[in-house]
Amino acid sequence: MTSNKKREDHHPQRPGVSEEDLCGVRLIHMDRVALSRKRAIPDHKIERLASMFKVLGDPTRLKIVMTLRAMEMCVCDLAASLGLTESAVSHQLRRLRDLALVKRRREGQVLYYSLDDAHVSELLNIGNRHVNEQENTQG
Amino acid sequence: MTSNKKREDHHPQRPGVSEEDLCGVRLIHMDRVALSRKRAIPDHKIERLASMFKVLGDPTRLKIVMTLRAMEMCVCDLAASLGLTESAVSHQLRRLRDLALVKRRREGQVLYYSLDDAHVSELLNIGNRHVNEQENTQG
DNA sequence: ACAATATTTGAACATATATTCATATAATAT
DNA sequence: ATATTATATGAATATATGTTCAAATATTGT
Repeated sequence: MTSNKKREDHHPQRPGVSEEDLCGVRLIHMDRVALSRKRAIPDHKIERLASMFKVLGDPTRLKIVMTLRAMEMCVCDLAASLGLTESAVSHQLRRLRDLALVKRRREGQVLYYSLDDAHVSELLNIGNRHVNEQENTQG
Repeated sequence: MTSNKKREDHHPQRPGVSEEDLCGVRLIHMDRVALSRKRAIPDHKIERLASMFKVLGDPTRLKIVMTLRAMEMCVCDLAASLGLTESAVSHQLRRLRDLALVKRRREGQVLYYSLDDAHVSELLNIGNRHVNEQENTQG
C-alpha cells in the first residue's frame, strides 16, 4: 500500500515557496501533492469560508446565533439574556451582519435581529449534534 | 404583533451582571429573555462548539482539512501542497488533533493524517455549498 | 426644539494566536 | 553508535480580536 513512495528531493525547511514552484521542497508523494493542488479550493473561497467559521468560533457570537435560531430578538434583550453589555452585543452583531449571517428589522427604535442564512442553521444543528454525541461518548 | 411589549426597567449599560440577576438590566421582552434563558445551551457545550468552529476558522487549518477530506496525507506533502513550512503545518495539525478533528497513523518515520470526525466532513460540505451559492448569487 | 430610549461606533487596552526559528524527538539505515 | 529523515515543540514576535468606555446616531414623544 506504500509502494508508490517516490523520494524526489530533500531540503531543510524553506518558507516563502511560491505556489507554483515545487522545486527544492521536501515531499514524499509527488502524485498526491499534484492531485491535491489540482483539487484545491481557490483562495478567495477558502477565505470566505474561514471567515464564516471564524465568526461562529467565538462563544459570545455563538450564543447570539444560537439564541436567534429559536426566536427573533432585539439588542437589549439579547444582552439581558446572555449577561452582556449592549455595546458588546452590538459589536458582535455587526460582525455577524457583515457576513450576512443575521439580518435586522426595525420597529420604531427597536431593531429585531434574526438569522439570515439557511446554511448557518444547518451548521449549528450539526454542531449541536456533535457536542451532544461527544457528551455521550467521551463525557 | 407587538402588543406583548412590556417595558420593565431602564438603566445605563452595566457590565458584570451575574447570569441569574436580571434586576436593573434594560430589557423589552421579559418573556423572550426568560424563554431563551431556559433554552440556553450550557456554557461548556458552547465552549466546545465554539472551539470547533474557531479551529476551522483559520485559512491554513481550513486548507489542511479540505485537503485531508480528499485523501490521507503526511506533513511534508501537506506543506508542499499548501506552500507552507512543515513546522507551521505541524503546529496546526496539533491544534486539529487536540480537538480530535484529525487522527494520524504511523508508517515508519512518516505520519499520515486524516479526518477523524464525521461531523467535520458535514460541516465542510455545507460550507462548500455556502461559498459556491454565494459565488452564484452575489458574485 | 428638547428629552428619552435603543442602538451604533471609535479608540484603547488586554489577550489570543499564527508563523518563524532553533532545537528536540522518533524512526530507519549504515 | 552515528547519520539522516520526518515530525514535533518551545520561545519570540507580530498581528488579530473581544470587551469596555465614551460619545454619536436614530427614532419617538412632548
